[in-house]
Amino acid sequence: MTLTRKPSRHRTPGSGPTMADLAELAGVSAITVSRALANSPLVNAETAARVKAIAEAQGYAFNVSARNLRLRSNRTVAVIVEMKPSQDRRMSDPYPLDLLGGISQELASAGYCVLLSTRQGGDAAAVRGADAVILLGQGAHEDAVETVARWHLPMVVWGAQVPHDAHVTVGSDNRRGGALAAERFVALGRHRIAFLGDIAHAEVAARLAGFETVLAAHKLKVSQAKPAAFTVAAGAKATHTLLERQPQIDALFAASDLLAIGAVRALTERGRRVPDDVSVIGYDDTPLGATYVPALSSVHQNLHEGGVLLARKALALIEGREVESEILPTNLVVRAT
Amino acid sequence: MTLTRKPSRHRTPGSGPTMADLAELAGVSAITVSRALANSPLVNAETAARVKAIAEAQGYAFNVSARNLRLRSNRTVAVIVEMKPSQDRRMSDPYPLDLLGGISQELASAGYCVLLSTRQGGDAAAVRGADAVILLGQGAHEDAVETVARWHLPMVVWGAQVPHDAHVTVGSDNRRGGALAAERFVALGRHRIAFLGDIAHAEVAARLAGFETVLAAHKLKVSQAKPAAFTVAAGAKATHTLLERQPQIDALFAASDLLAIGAVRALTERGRRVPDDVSVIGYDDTPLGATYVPALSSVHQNLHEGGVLLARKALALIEGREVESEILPTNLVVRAT
DNA sequence: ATGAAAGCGCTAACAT
DNA sequence: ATGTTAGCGCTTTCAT
Repeated sequence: MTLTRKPSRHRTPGSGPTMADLAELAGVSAITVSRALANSPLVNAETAARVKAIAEAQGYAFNVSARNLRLRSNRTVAVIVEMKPSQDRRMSDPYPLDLLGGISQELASAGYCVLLSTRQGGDAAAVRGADAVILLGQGAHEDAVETVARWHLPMVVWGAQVPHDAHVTVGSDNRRGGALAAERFVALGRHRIAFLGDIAHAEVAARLAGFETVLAAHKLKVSQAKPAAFTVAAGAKATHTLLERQPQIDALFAASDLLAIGAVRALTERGRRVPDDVSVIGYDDTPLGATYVPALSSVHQNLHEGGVLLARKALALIEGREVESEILPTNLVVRAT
Repeated sequence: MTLTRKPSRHRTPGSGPTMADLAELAGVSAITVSRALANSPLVNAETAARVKAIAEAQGYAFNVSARNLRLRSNRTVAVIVEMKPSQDRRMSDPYPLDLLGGISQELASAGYCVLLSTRQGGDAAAVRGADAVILLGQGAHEDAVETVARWHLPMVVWGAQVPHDAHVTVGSDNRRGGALAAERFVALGRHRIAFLGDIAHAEVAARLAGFETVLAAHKLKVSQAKPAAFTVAAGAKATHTLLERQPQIDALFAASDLLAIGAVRALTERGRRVPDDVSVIGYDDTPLGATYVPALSSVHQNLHEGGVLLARKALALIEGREVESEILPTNLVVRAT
């Protein structure tokens, strides 16, 4: 069944009535209409009501561009996500949507809009015209950060804090997340320990750093495996490679739940039982990991809250306030693995 | 570690140089600058190069609002997602981000921006000022559609086609998806068959319709269970309730992978083996389902492509072209269940 | 409580 | 190939 639709009369911006039109209908001036619709106390309640009724009846649509031009502000924040379409990964997976939810909620309640853009199509004029940029993911070697920083817009980045960075960062406590995983392995008495992740990503590097620091305090070393991507398949492949070198590992910490699931699969294929022979901890605490069998232990980060925070900091920057980078707490959710 | 950041000089819209400024510096008129930056063939190549160099040197930022006001077009499409933060579901889960990826890619390459909004904060002025609206999910009983339709903007909806609808819809072939699941159960010789899903959602209703039609042709009836939400927990609970009434079912089709996973869990808890005793098919073909153990059989829909299509239709509506609703093919991915 | 004037930065239309 | 004029729709002065 396929319905054909005639191009019907929709409102093209500029086609509908303007404040001047409403003013004429109401027998007032345009500025009074402006004030009435903005709920200004300067205008008579009765007049305001009449104007609003007329606006409603005429299907009046406010022209945002005109206001923005006049006010020299776009009340828009650009959010840039890394979103390469790929088979079983969409960015670092659950990330963007939860973060976006928080961002969107917070900005909307402040009367701002969210302009969504990918890193590829990022330098569109509209994005450059935003009042601020929120960058989700700093990219390998912070390349994304560098690009966006050149736009000289207020910028807030979701990710790890980099020592000599010059921008505001919000992220979860990746070092602590790594440390929590390490503490768990130590408590379990594991001592042939591996890490699965690509440390070109600052967040992953921080997770490893926290992980290694705790283990080093217990005189434990870490074998590393570097997956080619953030996917189940890449995780499995890297784990197989690792197991050829180090068949006897008894604990593995992965930089994401997807990687962890790949690792569990590889371990199982090699006849190693999880968690009996090898303990596995993932990262992100995704529904995917939580419902996996065996249910994946994972480091949890509150992404919705992170989004809210990103938005607040972006707004603060816009208003010229001082803003600090901030680290959100992480906690370990222990499940079956 | 927390770094403090001074409010440094960012570009406030309106703070930087305008075309008039560049014009003066280049010794030409503003319109020439406008043409040069727009790569108009009307302007001398050398002049254009000079203007561009000056623009670059001055850190010129284009004022989108001014152009939009002048051109009476915002080159913006609003995307409205249903995004209630919730524990283990973010909308119908993998949906939005894959769709958004396709939408964003297609609109960006046409020079349009994506204005992201949730249903809650949806009636912000900026959204009403968009050139078109893409609505992801029609909502229970099409309530979301009704609300947005009142804005009289060109609108494209992701979801199921509703008989007497008056809008353009893009969606996957839910009837066919249901039929595929039914055919599989018939081929397996199953005959105590159940459906798990809330048919208040048009898409779910279509899945059930296709499912029942095929089964009816084989003189098979369907037991229905209605989960309270699109979550694993709700799926498990509804399945338990169902099993109390109908302990002997040997096949179950769920309206989403999350629900299917909940069903598998409930079945297992009651000592019924999947797929030996009960065959289960989910919907969406999420990574979650694919990596679940047992790997979930599921109906696949190509969401990225769906996003691209949504965007194309929105653009077509903006240009006043005739647009048809369209249904994307679905296919059944048979895995372990 | 209401209005008049002015201008935000850009580009289409019409010169030259 | 370049310039002049005008105006998009709104809101901030500064009157009244």
